[in-house]
Amino acid sequence: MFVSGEASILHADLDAFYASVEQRDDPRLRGRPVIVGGGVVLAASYEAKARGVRSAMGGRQARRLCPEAIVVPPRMSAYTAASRAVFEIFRQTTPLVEGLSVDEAFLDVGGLRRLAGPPADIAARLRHEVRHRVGLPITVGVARTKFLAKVASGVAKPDGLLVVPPDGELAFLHPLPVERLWGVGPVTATKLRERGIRTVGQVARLGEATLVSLLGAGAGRHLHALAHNRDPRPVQVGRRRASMGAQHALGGPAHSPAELDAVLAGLVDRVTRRMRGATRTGRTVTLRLRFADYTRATRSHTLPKATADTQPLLAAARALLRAALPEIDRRGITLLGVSVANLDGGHVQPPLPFERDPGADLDAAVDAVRDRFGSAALTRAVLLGRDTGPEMPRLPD
DNA sequence: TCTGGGGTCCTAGGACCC
DNA sequence: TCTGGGGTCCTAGGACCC
Repeated sequence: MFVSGEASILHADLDAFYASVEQRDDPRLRGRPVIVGGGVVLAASYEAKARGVRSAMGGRQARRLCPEAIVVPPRMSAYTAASRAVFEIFRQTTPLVEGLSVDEAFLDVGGLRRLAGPPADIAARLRHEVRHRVGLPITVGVARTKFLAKVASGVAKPDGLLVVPPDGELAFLHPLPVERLWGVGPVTATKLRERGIRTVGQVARLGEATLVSLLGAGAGRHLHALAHNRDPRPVQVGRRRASMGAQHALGGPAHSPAELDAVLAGLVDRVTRRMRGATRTGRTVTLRLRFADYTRATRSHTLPKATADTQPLLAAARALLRAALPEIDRRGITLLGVSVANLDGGHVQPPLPFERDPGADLDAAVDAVRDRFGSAALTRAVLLGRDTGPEMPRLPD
């Protein structure tokens, strides 16, 4: 796989996404602390974050920290529309876009220098486009690897742009706290802190064997590689989700088996509707339980044949629920969830919208593609040419 | 810190096959 | 008959992310 020697991977990340959409659509919210979500904080504007409000925080605690915050209910359809508009701008920037969630993506702009200028200029233009066409602030990190681009955007937030030059990577990375590393959460951070390890530089000096004994083989090797800035993963186009699920929090006193069954049927119906809408089928049904003490458990079953029909998936989910009823009875239940995994067709390479006439000369092929499909299709052809050889049209260097 | 809803990836044991 | 090494699939749990 092609690995560029220059910083040409962008990590673009919308700032306080849901809250920014609300501030965009209601001028009275601008410049003021905004919390999206009621019982729990789904998103907080930077004015609210400055007061210590964080997403996933309980609503009561958030209001205590920031009594003057304006609390608004989520408007999912508005966020979906905003996300689509932003991803459209991503794809107009480069065909090599890998979405991570509704509000962030990696963009590979290597090879676009002749068409669009250096990566830093492309990133600045991208931020300007998102701000003026969609009305949202976005932060972009630019680096040679995905991992470093993501770290850079995290450091540059909010509404920032940060380029990590190839000769300044370790100087940038090593002073950062370990929590900045992708994959270091509360558990891993605590284990490291107990050993007096606070910075990425300290992790880098530790040695792989020590990290593996501390965190296990997978996490240890992963962290060792990242601390030494090794991340060969390419930006991948056309990744599709591997599972789909729905869940529902249950409050209050005990729930009868009939009540749980009704919730389960609703969840399975929601998931299978979405699966059919996306024309995906799946084989593995997982029942997700959270007990009264907030510990979690899962139960799963794999069907012989993939399906998106409600009936067989609901039957499997019901059997799992029935088997779990005694434990639910003993421990109480606070959440019920269903997900379907083992989805068919994990990765699709979007087809190129053209074929090159083998008789045509290269310049003519390039012009034809640009005329018919625009520069995005052309740059995709150029970028793919790195892997597929000379039969693809390339721009002359 | 009294906790929503949607995901990803990794690990590990057991079944089963060659 | 007691035995090896390698591989895949299934299940359950855990950490992490937005």
